[in-house]
Amino acid sequence: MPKLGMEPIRRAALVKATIDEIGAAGNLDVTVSSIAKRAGMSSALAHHYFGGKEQIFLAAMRHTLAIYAAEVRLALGQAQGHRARLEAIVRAGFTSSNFQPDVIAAWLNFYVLAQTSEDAHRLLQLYQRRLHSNLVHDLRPLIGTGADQAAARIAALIDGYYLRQGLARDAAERSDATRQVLAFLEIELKGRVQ
Amino acid sequence: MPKLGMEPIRRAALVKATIDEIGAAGNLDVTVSSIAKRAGMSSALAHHYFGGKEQIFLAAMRHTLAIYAAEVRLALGQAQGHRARLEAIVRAGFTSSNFQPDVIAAWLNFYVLAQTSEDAHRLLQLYQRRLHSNLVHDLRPLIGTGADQAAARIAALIDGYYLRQGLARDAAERSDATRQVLAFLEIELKGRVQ
DNA sequence: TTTTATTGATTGACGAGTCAATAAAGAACA
DNA sequence: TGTTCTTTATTGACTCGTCAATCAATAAAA
Repeated sequence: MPKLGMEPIRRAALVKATIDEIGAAGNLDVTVSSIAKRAGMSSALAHHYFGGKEQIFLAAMRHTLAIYAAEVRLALGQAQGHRARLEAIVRAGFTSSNFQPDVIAAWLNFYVLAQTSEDAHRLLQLYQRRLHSNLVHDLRPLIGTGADQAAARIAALIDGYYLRQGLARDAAERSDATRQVLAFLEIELKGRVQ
Repeated sequence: MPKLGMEPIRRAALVKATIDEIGAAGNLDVTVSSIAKRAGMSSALAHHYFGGKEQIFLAAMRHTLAIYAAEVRLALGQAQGHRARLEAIVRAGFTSSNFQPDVIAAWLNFYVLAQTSEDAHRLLQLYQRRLHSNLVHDLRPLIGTGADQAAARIAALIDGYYLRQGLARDAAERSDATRQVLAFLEIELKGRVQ
């Protein structure tokens, strides 16, 4: 019973199923069939709408990135002042939604894919540039020269902590990433060399 | 012409070939056959010596980690004083040998594997703990309380920068990671909050 | 009747792991 | 010394399974 206008619905379902499937597997060794089954359709339909496996992956990655970007935007919208905005950026990166196993899996595999896929790399660069420019925007008024370098350090620290937290198993391994990055921000702001 | 005592030679060749193959592919989608061919033997022999694919991977990861550990040890051995030792640790993480594409590929895929493989996770923890304790050892005498936290930040920063540098394509994207991390170290040492 | 939705069946390829067979090196032994 | 046995090295061939992608066919809407 072909209802028209199914395409966006099917695509969304496939994207969702892809993220879930990658999360369950931990890697990109997931079949189009398993994704399609999880999304409640045949694999032929998945191919019909996306063309191939890699395109399905990329759509899933774009979706993950978009959610993160929206979270950052929201947090920034509610923050008052440079300092609060910086904190908002940091906090947005470490919300519990970002530590869902499937989101972590998406990011890690995203990094792997970025080595060889031009599209994935471009997407990653987009994320990195956005983060960097967000940080610089509110660091510059506070510390002027060196804001660029400080932003680079903070961005790398966010990524580094995310990686560690994401791969931590038990509570003992885990630390309060937000607090640590904020402490670092504190140091960058107050403990300027010079 | 079965010369005896081939096992260690074959194993080493397979480990080397595995790293090369993963480097060439960028991911773990490499076949035992391709690895064996690169190492100059049949796939059956690879199975004979390692049992299965995952064990070959783990051996390759262990090898990569061992090389890194040796580099750190060497650098530490030549450094005089706490400050110099800290710098040595940082520098060791960013030597050009660590930025060979195949080494980067090994690390990224290692992270992916650490999500699901108990062995890989254990190995990763080993690396993280060693780095942390190395840092604390020389931070404590310099800054006392808070050395633990500072070490955690520096370790995360190293990982974060490595990730960024490893995934950078052109020189424009790349920055001097060593200098940045050392600048941060400087801030941690001199710009103590309290 | 043209467009959109949908799938079962098929194709063509590849891959992990097994196994039986071959061969050489050393050990035991007569 | 020559003979037989055991261990180690090595591979071609094979099994069994999987999977991406295609296609022809069905069906409902416009």
